[in-house]
Amino acid sequence: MKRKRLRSHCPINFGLESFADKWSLLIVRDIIFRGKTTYGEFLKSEEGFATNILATRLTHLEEEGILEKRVNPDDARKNQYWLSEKGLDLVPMLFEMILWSSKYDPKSEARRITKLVEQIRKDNRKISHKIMERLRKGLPIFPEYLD
Amino acid sequence: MKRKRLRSHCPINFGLESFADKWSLLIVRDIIFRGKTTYGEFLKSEEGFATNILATRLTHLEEEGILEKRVNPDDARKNQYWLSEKGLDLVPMLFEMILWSSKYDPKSEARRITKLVEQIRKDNRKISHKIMERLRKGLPIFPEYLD
DNA sequence: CAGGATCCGTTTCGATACTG
DNA sequence: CAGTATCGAAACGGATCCTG
Repeated sequence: MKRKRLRSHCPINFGLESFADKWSLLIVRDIIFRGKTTYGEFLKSEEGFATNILATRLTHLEEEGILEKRVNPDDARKNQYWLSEKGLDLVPMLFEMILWSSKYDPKSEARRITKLVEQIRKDNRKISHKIMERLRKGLPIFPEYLD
Repeated sequence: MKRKRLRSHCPINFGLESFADKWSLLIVRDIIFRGKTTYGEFLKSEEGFATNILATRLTHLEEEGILEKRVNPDDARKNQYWLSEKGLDLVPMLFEMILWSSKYDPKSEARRITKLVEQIRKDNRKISHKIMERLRKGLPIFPEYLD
């Protein structure tokens, strides 16, 4: 199959080639914050993925080693996408984004998760590792942080 | 004049609307790491801005309040673009990106600035604030970190 | 000459319809 | 359910033009 490069690819050298595309980042966000794992769940995202966009981005993220595709043991039709270690390691960066966003964007969803934002402000690494540990086990983010 | 919205605009709610576009991020990177301030300097970037792309992104970043345009006191023709406080506050996030990139991207430029990466790993907030303080004064990033 | 605006041919994206 | 195919719309690169 032909490998197509996303236009957002650029030599910024900060890893942006892998995830700076807005749709790719939305997928990672949906996994971390919404506990989504399957094509169908991503598709129901409030932002409205087009099917081809979702498909290309899932493939892209898998090729980049950020996602791992696994067969659902209960239903072989439903592939599951999990964050690899490389993908989990994006958490501290995403959290830093949330912090910035909570400070400067009045409309940001980050304004509504003040408990998590407070933890990030105090010690990003600490809370990141706690959350990464939960995601590794397939557990969702602490619900009490999303109030 | 008609305000055109960048395609990369998206409701990801993490502040991504403002800077996730690759060109916008390149400008911020050039200011922080290369000490660039003028249209002409950005244009000479290794990644090769087209003039129209650079112009739209500078306008965009100024409208977002991330850049401030000032007239060069020495040469009124050369506008200077500086990071606002909002823009400076992107530093911790960029540094988190660099950290990820140095870990996972063998070709990353981050692999060549090991001293800075080491500082970021130890304490992102601390080194970020030191660098932000220097940028505020118009000083470049510590040269010894870019060896 | 610096800083942009405009135009245009080409590439890539993405909404929708469709398929295994 | 999980994707492809199609095709118009949008962004891009590059040349050129404009303005102080």
